[in-house]
Amino acid sequence: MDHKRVVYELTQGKEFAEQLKIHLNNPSSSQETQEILIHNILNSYENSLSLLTNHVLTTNGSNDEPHFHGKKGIIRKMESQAPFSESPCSEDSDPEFKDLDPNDFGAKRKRNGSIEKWKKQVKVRGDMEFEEALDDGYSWKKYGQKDILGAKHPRGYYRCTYRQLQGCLATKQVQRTNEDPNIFNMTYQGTHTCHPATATDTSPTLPLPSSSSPPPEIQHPPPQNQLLGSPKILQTDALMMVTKHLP
DNA sequence: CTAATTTGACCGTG
DNA sequence: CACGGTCAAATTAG
Repeated sequence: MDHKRVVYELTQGKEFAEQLKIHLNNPSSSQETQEILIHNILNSYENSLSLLTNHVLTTNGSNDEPHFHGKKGIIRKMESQAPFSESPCSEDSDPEFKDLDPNDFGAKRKRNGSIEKWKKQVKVRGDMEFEEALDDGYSWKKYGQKDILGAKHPRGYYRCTYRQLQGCLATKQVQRTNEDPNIFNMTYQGTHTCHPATATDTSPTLPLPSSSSPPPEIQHPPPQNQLLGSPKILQTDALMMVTKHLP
């Protein structure tokens, strides 16, 4: 339930705090890093509080976030929202995030079925590779890019590479923030049902636990960072500007 | 050569 | 009818 997520959030916050402690003792640590860590910690608190405050409402409970562990320099923020239920008590007081569309996305219109959707804010250190920071371990295929009204940077639309092969409906949007080009807002939708190994045979990884419920809750193993070294480059606008400038 | 982006058109909503 | 999301042909990358 939410319980797990609260624990997860708090654990992350603790890790960030520990990192911050280390950084504070380290003279070569940049101030920016420290601020990012503080931001991370605050986010953890905020998320935990929202989870605890909203425990009454709308369970869109199924969220399996891959377990990230102590990646430094990233802020992630996630919160789940049920598209259809609007809670009077708004959990997020996020200036960064605008409201999402209350309607469901590309997924087939499910009556009453809430499609899981959660957001995550990622802040990238200047010296960090974008792809590495933004990569969540899944392979995404870009299928569109749009200029958004108030946004300085275009929004990228990605879907799981294995959508066709395995009917994995996971989707994400990546949007660079106006203010800080190192902060990305990413919105995830749907759960990954794919298993990386299917494309290339060699799949020793666990067979799915006996028929898990198809519709709402799909718990599937986190993709232990299989292709972090992939040459795939996220073509966000900044990178594009660089590459495109060349003759 | 195959596969992945790119990019403008298309289309469903608010 | 404007926005934002998706499609698909064309193009580029590997």
